[in-house]
Amino acid sequence: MKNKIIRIKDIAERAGTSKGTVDRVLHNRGRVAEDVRERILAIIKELNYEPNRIAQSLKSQRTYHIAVLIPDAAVDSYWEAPLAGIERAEKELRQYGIRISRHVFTPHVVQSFLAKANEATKENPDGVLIAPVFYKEVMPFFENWKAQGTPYVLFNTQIESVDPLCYIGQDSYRSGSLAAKILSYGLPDPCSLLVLHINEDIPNSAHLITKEQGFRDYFLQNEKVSQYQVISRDIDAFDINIDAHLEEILTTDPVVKGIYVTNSKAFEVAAYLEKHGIEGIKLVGYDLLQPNLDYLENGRIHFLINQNPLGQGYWGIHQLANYLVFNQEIPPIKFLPLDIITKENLDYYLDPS
Amino acid sequence: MKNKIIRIKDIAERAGTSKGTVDRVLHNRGRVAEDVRERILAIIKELNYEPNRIAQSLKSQRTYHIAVLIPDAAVDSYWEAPLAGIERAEKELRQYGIRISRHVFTPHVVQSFLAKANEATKENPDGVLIAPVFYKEVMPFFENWKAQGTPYVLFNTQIESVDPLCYIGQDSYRSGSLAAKILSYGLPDPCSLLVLHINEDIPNSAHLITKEQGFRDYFLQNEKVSQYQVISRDIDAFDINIDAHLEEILTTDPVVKGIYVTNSKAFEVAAYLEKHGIEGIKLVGYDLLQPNLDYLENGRIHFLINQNPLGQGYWGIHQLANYLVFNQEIPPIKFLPLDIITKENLDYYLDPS
DNA sequence: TTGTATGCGTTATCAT
DNA sequence: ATGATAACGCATACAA
Repeated sequence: MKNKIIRIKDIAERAGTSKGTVDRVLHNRGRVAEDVRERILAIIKELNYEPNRIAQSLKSQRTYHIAVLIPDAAVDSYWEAPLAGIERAEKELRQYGIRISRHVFTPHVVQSFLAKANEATKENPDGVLIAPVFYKEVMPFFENWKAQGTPYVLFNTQIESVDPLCYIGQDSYRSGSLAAKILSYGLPDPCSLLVLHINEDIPNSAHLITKEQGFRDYFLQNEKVSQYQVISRDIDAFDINIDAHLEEILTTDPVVKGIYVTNSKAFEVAAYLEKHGIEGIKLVGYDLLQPNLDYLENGRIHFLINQNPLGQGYWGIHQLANYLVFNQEIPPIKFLPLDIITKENLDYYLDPS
Repeated sequence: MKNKIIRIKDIAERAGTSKGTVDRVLHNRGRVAEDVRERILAIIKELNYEPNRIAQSLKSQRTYHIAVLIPDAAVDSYWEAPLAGIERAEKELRQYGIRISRHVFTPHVVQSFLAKANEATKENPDGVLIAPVFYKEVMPFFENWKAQGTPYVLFNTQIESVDPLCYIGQDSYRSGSLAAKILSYGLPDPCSLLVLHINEDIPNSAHLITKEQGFRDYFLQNEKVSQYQVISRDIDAFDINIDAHLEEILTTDPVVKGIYVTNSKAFEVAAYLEKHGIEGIKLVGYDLLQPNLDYLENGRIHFLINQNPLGQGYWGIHQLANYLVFNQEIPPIKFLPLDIITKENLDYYLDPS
């Protein structure tokens, strides 16, 4: 077992010098004779030295403060999962000095977001993890943080042309293509497919458009499946009478056999179909919310695409920690898997560990 | 930020005693006055002390030796992925004192397995990770390790009634049900479905039978889909003339519209279908091997179920480390997700990180 | 320019 | 029965 771990001391001995000198070389702090420096560097490379992260983090007593900006899970339960992921990461990273403060704002209420974002900024955190659901309003904060050198990680919603440390979430375009694949696979005969945006916040829904694009392009790129006609509709999620809209859409185009709901509101459609006893429509949506799961169980919803919201929170914190604590390079985008969920494999995704 | 981390020193101060005494209480090594002991225990509980794992593992210089028994990836490339997972875990855990020795045997050659298993046993490892592809032959080794108190973790192949520290892999039964769901979803009209065991090792293929059971039961439990007739066939993977067998099967029962290959050999079927220009058959199989991926890309294979073989190796080592290094409780079964893979979401599963 | 001493939290040994 | 102290590997202040 020659697998001995190389320590700074080993390098020092080999170089005929002391730990201090080696350390200065390792951290480029100068005050080292050039020939000694080169000798030490050669040995480091030869022995394939890797610093002992355990000892490093034991030594550095510094704590890092991460501010999290996230919508209230009590209002929209979707956000429970990212919060759980954040909590899990927090537990794992506490001993590495990671401290987290949560700033929970009310979804769809700009004032609430602004207040919380200001609050977070005032804390002068070492890093920010944010679900940037308010596209316009968040921009000045990005600039502010950038000017201060505070790294920020986006999750859930991708915003182009800002310059985050990292985006964590799904590839919306691919996501749409995947939905197209699933629906068309289950519908061998010519028919219409409906893309349904049940929207909460029209101006901040660029990613829904991207999904639709991916959906439509799937059929352009697969000439064999051009037997489908794709139509799309917007419904305001706060509209009292969703049913009426659905009825209008489904009766005016009676050959709709597949529906793709671009966010987590597939259960609304499922409820409508069930209430009216409409059979023979394939339904694909997003996210493992309880109402969606109920309809997945009874077969009204055929597939759900999982955005791994827990993973988004978990990896968001971890990426910040990797950057702050371990000085690692962070890739600017971390796309999480597009998991295809059915009744049969659901269990494995409910409590990922 | 009252989130201070509690140290042994803090407890000692609070109890008006020294670190040594607290340590003796924490580790139940006696030589502590009973009243002091209780006072300290109360404080530990009150302050919610949690040991600093970083300091612990820095201190403990002990190394743990894990022996891995795995088939040769040069013979069957399926095993590349578990090996990659093992390697990744090894890198992460080296600093915690985990050392791994690999014992690679030739698949389907019992002698090779026996030799390597003996070799591994002789090393007196602190733990064993094994892919128990030889059902009968491995049994005496389990008994041996059990008698010695050496924990062993099984992956890939589940064996009932042995007593491993943990099994890591898929739930074969569920896996079969999932395949049934996917095939029937894509085949709305009545037809026959073929379960194909392209087998390398008939006596050691209990899990393939379990898959078939899950597949068949799916249709029993979903009365709506009783329009399908399920047939099953075995083919010897070493048979020179697989094509002839397939031709015979597919011509004698011409209404087969879906094929479920219960292991990673779906590409064999895809090749046959392509060569003979047979269209209109849905094909589902396992594992992201390159030949499978090629046919997934060109549409001959419709879906692959991923057993996350990399994760199996990765988690296998991690579970052993959790047990050996961190004294954690290990759940006896860790089922990995049954990932549904298409061309559209393939990328995310190729290099999981 | 270089080497030495100290401390991070935990653990184990050794005096007291 | 208890407390002081050294060591793990690394970082750094300070002495030489």
